[in-house]
Amino acid sequence: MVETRLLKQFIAVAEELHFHRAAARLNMAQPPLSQAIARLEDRLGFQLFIRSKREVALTLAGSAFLETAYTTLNHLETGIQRARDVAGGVAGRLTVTTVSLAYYEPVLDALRQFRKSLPNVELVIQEMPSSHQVKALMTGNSDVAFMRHMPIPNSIRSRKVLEESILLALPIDHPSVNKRSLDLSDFAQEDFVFTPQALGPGYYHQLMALCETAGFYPRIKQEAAQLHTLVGLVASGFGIALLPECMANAVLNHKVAFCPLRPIGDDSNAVLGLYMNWHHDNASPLLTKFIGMIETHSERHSAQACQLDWTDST
Amino acid sequence: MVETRLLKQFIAVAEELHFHRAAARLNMAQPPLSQAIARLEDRLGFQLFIRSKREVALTLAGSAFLETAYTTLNHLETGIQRARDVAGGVAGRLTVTTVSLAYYEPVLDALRQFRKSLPNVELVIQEMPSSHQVKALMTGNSDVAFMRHMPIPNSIRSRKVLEESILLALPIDHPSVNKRSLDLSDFAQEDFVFTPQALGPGYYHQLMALCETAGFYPRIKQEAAQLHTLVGLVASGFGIALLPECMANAVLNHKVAFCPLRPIGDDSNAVLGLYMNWHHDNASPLLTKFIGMIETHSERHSAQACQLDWTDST
DNA sequence: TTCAGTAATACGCTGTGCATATCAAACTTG
DNA sequence: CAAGTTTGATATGCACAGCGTATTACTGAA
Repeated sequence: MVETRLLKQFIAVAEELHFHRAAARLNMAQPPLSQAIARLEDRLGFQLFIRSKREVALTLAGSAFLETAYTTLNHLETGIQRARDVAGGVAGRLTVTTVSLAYYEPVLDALRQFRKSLPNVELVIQEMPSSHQVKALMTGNSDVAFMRHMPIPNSIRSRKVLEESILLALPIDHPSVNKRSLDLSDFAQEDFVFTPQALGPGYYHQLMALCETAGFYPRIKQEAAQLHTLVGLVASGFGIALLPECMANAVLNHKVAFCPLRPIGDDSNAVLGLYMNWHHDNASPLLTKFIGMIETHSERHSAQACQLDWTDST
Repeated sequence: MVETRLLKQFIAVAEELHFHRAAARLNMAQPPLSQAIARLEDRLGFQLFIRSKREVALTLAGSAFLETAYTTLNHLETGIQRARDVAGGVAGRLTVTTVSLAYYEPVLDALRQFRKSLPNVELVIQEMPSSHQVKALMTGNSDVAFMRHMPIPNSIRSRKVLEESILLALPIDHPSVNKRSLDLSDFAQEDFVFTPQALGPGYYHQLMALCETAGFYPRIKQEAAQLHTLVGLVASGFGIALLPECMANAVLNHKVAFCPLRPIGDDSNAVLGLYMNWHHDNASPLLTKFIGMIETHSERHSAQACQLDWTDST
């Protein structure tokens, strides 16, 4: 077995072509160095040096092996450093999954900052439905998952990243558009457009619960998976929709009005949360850092958001 | 210092994820293996495994380092094998230099065979004047040199590869063309074309000595460095020339006749030798093999050549 | 609760690999 | 040309790295 110690000793002798100087460089005496080289030659099965009594020269094979010695030690050293980086959380890979409409500022800010401050980290972002995300967290295919509902498995940790009001999206020519505030119960007889129940069950059920609180079960005229599509459907007069705040900013559609609803009793269902989730056993230091960054951005942003809400409501 | 032993032990544990089995695979007991891994982790500065009391798992950094361990050992092993090949003379590089017109069959045959039987050897062939070749041999820039004269430095070993007669090249309409054999002395008054003295001094002086033996000093009408050019000059009527046998085969020029000369006294100058030269201190096993091949081919060919000479002269 | 299976700890011993001392050869120098 | 210097190799003793055996400590299953 050729130990790295032998490689280093060989390199020293090959560079100095002088056992005494090489030994000095290695902080050892000359005789054991001679023995070490002899040992190495024995293990390799060929001569590395041609020793006249007076001077030392590399053989052809020795010269070839010198290259190998350099590259091997180099490669090892690089690999150690890289692994150390992974351990320290400044290298590696972090997989973030998200539902399609979770690209909010605090999330985007955190992603940007993460990429910038840890350039050696491969940041993988994948969109998928909530149910797939939960599986991905369990199997380790995902490190962080952004979705709307609290996941069930208790090996999963969650944190609310932000919350936003649910607004009623009306066609711009709807008679209620100019009212100061609306009661959802007044719209019991309207046609609704909704997301399908299959995708994002958390989102769907919450909106259903909201209607239930208002005392009716919505008549669903049309379903569409993408929230953008729902806005388009409202604009086209298919019906009205309940949508999160972000859609009012994201889509500058002059044919749709986004109106706040008057709270009804316990209004816990009138706000829609975005949750960051991760697996409890995931020990990746990158995950820790990412969570930290998200929390910072989330707090800063929610402070802003509150302020905006307040000015809006006055 | 991370020894290769530690890498191998780490790989065993990482593959088995089980200290007992890994230890068995390494033909050692479990406790020292545990110690070895602990030692490795200590030297690296980060955890490689997460040990619950019941099972072992790789950390992210451990997983990254496993790659490094594989590639490092692989690289080292490959390098050792390669250096071993160089030592055994089945890999490496052999530089052959030659004067421009030394492409005779035994040389070409040997080069072909060498390339075929040792495909991992880089065979470099360079043309240069004799004097440069001698320098190249001394500096190690050349392993084998083919040239016409015996080189002077006594650290250089030589071997005659082949010898060929010197023929008299006459224009096809020259009155002497049809004679059975010619005396060089009869051509004392003719114009000659020659190679310059500067290139190939051995060649030049030998031809001069040949004329001297014949009792005259040739009147040189024109010089040309390339033997091919000399043939052309003879064809154009510039004069006559003394040329080695090979030119009669190489150039199918119907305007020039190549006539054998009758030997005069000591005819040692009437044959032109091609010599293979190498440095005495050059220990390359490739050189040894090459010399062996050349000698084999040279002997076989010179036997053939003798036979041809004999049939020609009858 | 007991038992089987796992990794860690304790401790003694062996052999690798080091240092010191010395040798042998070859080049240098007065 | 002889003594000194510089070079790598050899001889010998010793320390400690790293192994084995015995044991412990913990976990999960019967």
